[in-house]
Amino acid sequence: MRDVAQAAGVSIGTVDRVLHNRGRFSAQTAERVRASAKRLNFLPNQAASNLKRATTHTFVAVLPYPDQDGGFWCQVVKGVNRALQELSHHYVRVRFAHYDRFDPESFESICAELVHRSDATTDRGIDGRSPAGIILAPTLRAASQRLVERTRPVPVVVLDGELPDVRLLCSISQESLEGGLLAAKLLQVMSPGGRFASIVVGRDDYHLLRRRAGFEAYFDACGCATTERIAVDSEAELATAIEIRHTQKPRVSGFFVTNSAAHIVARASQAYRSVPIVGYDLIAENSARLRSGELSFLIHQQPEHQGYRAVYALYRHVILHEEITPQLRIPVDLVTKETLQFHATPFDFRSSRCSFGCT
Amino acid sequence: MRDVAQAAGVSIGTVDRVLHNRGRFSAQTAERVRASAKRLNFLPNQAASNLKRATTHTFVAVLPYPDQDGGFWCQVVKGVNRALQELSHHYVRVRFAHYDRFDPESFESICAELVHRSDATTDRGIDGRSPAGIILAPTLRAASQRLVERTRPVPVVVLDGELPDVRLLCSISQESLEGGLLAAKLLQVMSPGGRFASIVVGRDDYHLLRRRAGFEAYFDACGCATTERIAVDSEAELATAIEIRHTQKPRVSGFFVTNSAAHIVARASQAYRSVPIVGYDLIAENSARLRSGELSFLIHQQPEHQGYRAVYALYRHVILHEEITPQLRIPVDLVTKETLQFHATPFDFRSSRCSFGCT
DNA sequence: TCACGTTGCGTTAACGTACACGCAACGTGT
DNA sequence: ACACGTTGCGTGTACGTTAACGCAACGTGA
Repeated sequence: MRDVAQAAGVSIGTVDRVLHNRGRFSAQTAERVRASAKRLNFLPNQAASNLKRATTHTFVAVLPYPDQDGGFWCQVVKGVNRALQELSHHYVRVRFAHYDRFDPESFESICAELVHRSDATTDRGIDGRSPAGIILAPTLRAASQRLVERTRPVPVVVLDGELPDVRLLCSISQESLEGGLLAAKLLQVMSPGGRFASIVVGRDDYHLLRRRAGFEAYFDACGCATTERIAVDSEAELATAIEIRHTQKPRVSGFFVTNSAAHIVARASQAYRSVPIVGYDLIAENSARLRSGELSFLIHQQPEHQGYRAVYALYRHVILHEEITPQLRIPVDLVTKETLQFHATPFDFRSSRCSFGCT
Repeated sequence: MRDVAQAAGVSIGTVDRVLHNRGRFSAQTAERVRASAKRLNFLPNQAASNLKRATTHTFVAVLPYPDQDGGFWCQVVKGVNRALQELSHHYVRVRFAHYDRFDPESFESICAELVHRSDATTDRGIDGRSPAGIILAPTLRAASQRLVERTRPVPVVVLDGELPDVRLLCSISQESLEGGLLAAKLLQVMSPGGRFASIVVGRDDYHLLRRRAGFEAYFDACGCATTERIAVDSEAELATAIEIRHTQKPRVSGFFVTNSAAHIVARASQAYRSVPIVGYDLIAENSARLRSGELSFLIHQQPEHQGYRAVYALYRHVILHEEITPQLRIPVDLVTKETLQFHATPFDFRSSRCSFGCT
């Protein structure tokens, strides 16, 4: 900074004000300072910055209750906490704000608070003020979009889902099309030329609909099997829908479950002919059905890794001012009965419900 | 540190000397200092440490030539460089030391230099001295073990392979058994009750033998198919071995290629009956054969990610003094013709051969 | 006994940035 | 013309460590 100041013919205090946009400088000097900073290839020393600043930034993680979706969100929380532990020296904190996935109201009340705080002050990331960043699971698509727009310019990382049409710092998820395509191929290989049903729970989950799209795209391209759709509003309605498919004609020879409800499909199928089922997420119930052979393949979304990376994306943007790649693709991790042993046992949320500082 | 000094009744200079073991203090004071440090739960401020120290640590990456194994190592290098870019503020450098995978001599000469440097001085990680850490691809198992033992206590991260019987900072790889099990299941599903051949190139690559072990374990457990082994010393001998399998009886109904040579197996099979092939690594030749349908599934080891994580493991140990999990399991990323589009095109080493500062 | 090395400790100047403070120069309203 | 706010900039201190330096006190050999 001293060199930059000298080159621009000003003091280091001025350089600091210009580079941090803290006012009290003229347009010309700003120009000169920025020019010499660029020319000298100036990179602020993060160690010194951190040392001097030493204010803790608080991020907010807006997620469904950890025990929803069979404990899926617990795994996300676990990854978030692992990242926090690693970053314990780096002045980062996360406040968890959990909502009920099936109660839009609960989501809205979190939003209201966040938006209110963002309005109240420009002092971001300090406790009690506007958060320095948001980690968001966009299960409620429209409301999530509104949240992002209204808390601007707070950086948002979206997790396990997509939120097109809105400006995000980063979105972390598997390619939904990829999962659908892979599931289709696996079912086709297991029951060549069969009739396959894809199951979507809920009406407007972009992620799940895209998985179905990938699934159907596979068969559209190869023309080697027929598909049908099962759409229900909640997992409660699923059992009936499945039983109908087992008894009606033409019979279904395999299921693709686009969310973590595969275990329900397996249970509903128990009484009937055994058919291959491909589903999502390594939650406890699914693992059990996989082990027993009732499920053929599970696509693991690595939720822990997603939570971990989400914290790091915010950290690197907010504290290190690094450039963030706006898309982080999580690879498809395919799990079978045999390879289950190599995956950490999914966190059992019932045995230690929310022991990790959920608020 | 000031608090610790006060509590122990000494100056902060003494605290520093005790905690860094830099001599010039008595046993009693050391005891007192350590006691109060622990009691006050003292954690050194990394920002301040880094700021003051500001010496660049150099790691050495001992890898095969980037263009070997179809450019596989190029992808590792790419990940290493991505990590370095992210860590550009953090006083980290990597020197690449490439060897010829099929010439033990070339590996030994690198070892000799590293061992010599480790002997010469205790001044680790400064240029021209002993490296602060080693990233190692253990393709030559015995020699790699010797290297680790003789450079002790330099921390070593092993990449894309395993090195049991030796103390490492961290080993980063896929579970080799997992890949074998998954490949077996896929082949079994595609050609139920068939006869499958597993292919191992080279004689003592632990990783490849374990993959075969997983493969055979699957069929041992289910008893639903027979297997046979193909073992050759080099990829050059592979074509002949494959052709024999296609012409002899009993015929083989699928191949599991435990390394990146699947494309060679595909080419050698072209003239004969088409059978499913499951292989490893998303190198250019394999991608092409996958796209054309000659390969059924590829297990992607995410080499770029492995390189990336290796650098971070060393960084976090050496510079941040963090605890490192000794095993980093890379999830199995299964790729098909249809999902190839979602994987970054593998780096084509021929178009920009070693433009990344290999030495 | 004196010169000189060693041991045990305190003191202090950086490291590079952030930010409060101070001080002119220049409006602006009365 | 005077008080007072604003703009534009320089100065200086502090953040928590590191490591060089200094200085006694205590050996040790000639």
